[in-house]
Amino acid sequence: MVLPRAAKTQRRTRIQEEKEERILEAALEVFSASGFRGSTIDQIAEVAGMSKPNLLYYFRTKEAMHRALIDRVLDTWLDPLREFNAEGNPVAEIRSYIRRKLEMARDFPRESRLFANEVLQGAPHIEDELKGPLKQLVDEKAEVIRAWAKAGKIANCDPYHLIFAIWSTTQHYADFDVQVRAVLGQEQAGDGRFEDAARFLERLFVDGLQVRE
Amino acid sequence: MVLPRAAKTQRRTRIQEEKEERILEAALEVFSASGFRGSTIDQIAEVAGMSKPNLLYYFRTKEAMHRALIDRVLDTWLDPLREFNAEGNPVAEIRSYIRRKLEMARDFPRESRLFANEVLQGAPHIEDELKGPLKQLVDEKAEVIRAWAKAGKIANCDPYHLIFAIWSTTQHYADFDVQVRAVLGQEQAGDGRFEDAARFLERLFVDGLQVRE
DNA sequence: TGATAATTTGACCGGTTGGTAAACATTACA
DNA sequence: TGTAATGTTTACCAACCGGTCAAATTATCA
Repeated sequence: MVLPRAAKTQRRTRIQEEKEERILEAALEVFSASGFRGSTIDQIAEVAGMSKPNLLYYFRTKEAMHRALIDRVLDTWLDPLREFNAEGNPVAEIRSYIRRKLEMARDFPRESRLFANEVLQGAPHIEDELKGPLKQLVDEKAEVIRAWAKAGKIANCDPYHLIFAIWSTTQHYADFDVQVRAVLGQEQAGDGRFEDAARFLERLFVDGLQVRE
Repeated sequence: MVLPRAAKTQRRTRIQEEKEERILEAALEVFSASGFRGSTIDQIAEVAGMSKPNLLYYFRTKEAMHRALIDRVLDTWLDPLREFNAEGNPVAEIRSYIRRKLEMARDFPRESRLFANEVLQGAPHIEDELKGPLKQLVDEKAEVIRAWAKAGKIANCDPYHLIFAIWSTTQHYADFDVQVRAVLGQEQAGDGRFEDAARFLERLFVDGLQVRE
């Protein structure tokens, strides 16, 4: 009997585990580079080193693959913001949030581009995640920042736009990597631009959020 | 006799002018929303209100349409940076650059997304523009900023990363509009988020670039 | 007005794409 | 070891997509 995807919800064999892993890795590679519509199942199958029907045995549709990938990646992606700690020193917290986000842009650019592609095209597949878990988390952290500002620990500023500013400046180095490289010139070897960016951004935000009269 | 695209290089009729205008407007709408690969000629034709073969009468290929669109939009898109004035007051120049970029994000989000889509997917069609005219313009303005820093008029900072930071924070409001709306909650009517962003960003950059010991 | 050039359209083509059907191969397990 | 469930492949399909072609329509202007 053929009972393919139903079984997965009950028990996952070793093969299922391995193959789904390989597929999602390949899907990340392809979707992040070309967006959902721009990617083809054949491309993903080739990267994963398996045939298209075999791929479709594990994920019934292209959409199912995409959704599984999003679900798996979103949590990790929001980890840095979750670590944001209300009890810590505000300046230190913001500084280390920037550093973590930059590290993720350097080490996981595909994950960043996956979401960038999605959001840029109107977030047709992750609208619920944005309005639900994401908004909730941001609301929570914005309240922390607002409290800091009220207590006079940092400059009085709009916490939402502060978060947007940190997101955009850091993710820029993943999402717009080609542009960054083109402008800086490719003679720069390695990841030097990330260290320069860290220096610049930490200073910008720390000095920019200092309390002053 | 059929002498379609050759004639255009010599003399453009009123009809040609109008139709090409309509096509490029539709192409901007579609390409900016779905990226190059994700867009179809049929979609553009429908938005433009004309048949696909008619569209292909004016632009031989999808690529030709995309290129014509990029060429037309890129210049305008870089105008704010060009206005950056070496003789002006540094703080005022940076402030007004931010304001102009935010106004463009608000008034021309499609243009912003057109480039974002392109760069995000590796800039396959605009690599030359990035490494040529764009890099040249940025190099020039970076020199201006560096001179300001050397003269002690603003804090000593990496001018390239300053420009990246202004780009990313402002364009964020066009490229990631869906996310911004989702996080802020849609109860906000109109363009209030742009004014809030302007207030926040002007303060962040002005205070963050202040000379201090 | 009439002829000539410019424009528009419907029908069509070959290649691609998401997805299916069924035969075949392999694994797990009694 | 045998057999039933799981996994894989080949061949295929219908819809879509970029683009062509020739015929029909409309604009231009002597």
